[in-house]
Amino acid sequence: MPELPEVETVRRMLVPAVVGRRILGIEHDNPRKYRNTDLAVGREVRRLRRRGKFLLFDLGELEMVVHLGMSGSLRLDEGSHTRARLELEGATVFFNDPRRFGKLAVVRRGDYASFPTLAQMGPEPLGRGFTARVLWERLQRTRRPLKVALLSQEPVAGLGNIYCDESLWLARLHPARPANSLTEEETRRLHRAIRRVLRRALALGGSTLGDGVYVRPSGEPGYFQIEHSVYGRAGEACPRCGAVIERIVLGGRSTHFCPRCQSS
DNA sequence: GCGTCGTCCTGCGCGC
DNA sequence: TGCGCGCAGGACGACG
Repeated sequence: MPELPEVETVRRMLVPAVVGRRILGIEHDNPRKYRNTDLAVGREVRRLRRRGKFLLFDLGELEMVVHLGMSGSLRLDEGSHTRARLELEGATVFFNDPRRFGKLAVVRRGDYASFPTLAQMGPEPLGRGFTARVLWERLQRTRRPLKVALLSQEPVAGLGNIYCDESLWLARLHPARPANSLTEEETRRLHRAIRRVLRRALALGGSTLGDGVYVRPSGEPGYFQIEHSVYGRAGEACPRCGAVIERIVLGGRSTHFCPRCQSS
């Protein structure tokens, strides 16, 4: 599913195709999921930014917010589940989304009332604003399980199920620990782990799972899944200590961890 | 205000 | 072989 590394990979590959070009039209099949798209027509894409897992097309006074959901991708070739089609000067971008969890809306710039997660979002994990101290302060605000807190996007932006599990494994932290119970030393480990996992995933173009749902705009898969240590590996040996990786459910999400080296 | 749970939606894998 | 069921997932709204 698209998390920060996948969305950033998509953004980088789309920039040459969309920035500086005028939107000629947007066709789609669902006004409830793809809102106010008519407002974008005739406007030039000035920049293409990313915030967490959201893509933000800067249209001047307006902004087009795109979330890829769990199966969405923006592609330069037509996939088998095209839900929306962006016609630009000299380029067409296809919003491919088999499971229809993706969203697209044109809003007034910075007005994220219809995207509360975006409005409350924590700092960018690879940016300067993300320090161990900031992470610790944000984790102190809740006693929810670490995994659930991280998925909320409030402590830090961009983590989804895969990179949460991988980061917690690298930091040797149990995913069910209350978020506000972390010591500053443990938070420093988590901070380092999140940055390391995301940097590595970004370098490999993200993760393409067996379902093949996520691919880059070029159609090429990502390769970070080869390096997953715990995600999707329940029943296999922990690559660090050899104990059997377990799967539990937290916040309704499958969660993979090593019961030996993530025991606290 | 905080936390939990149901909903959206579809493809896939499994069991019969 | 083919059918039907259950599961997976991020964000968000409803509810306690």
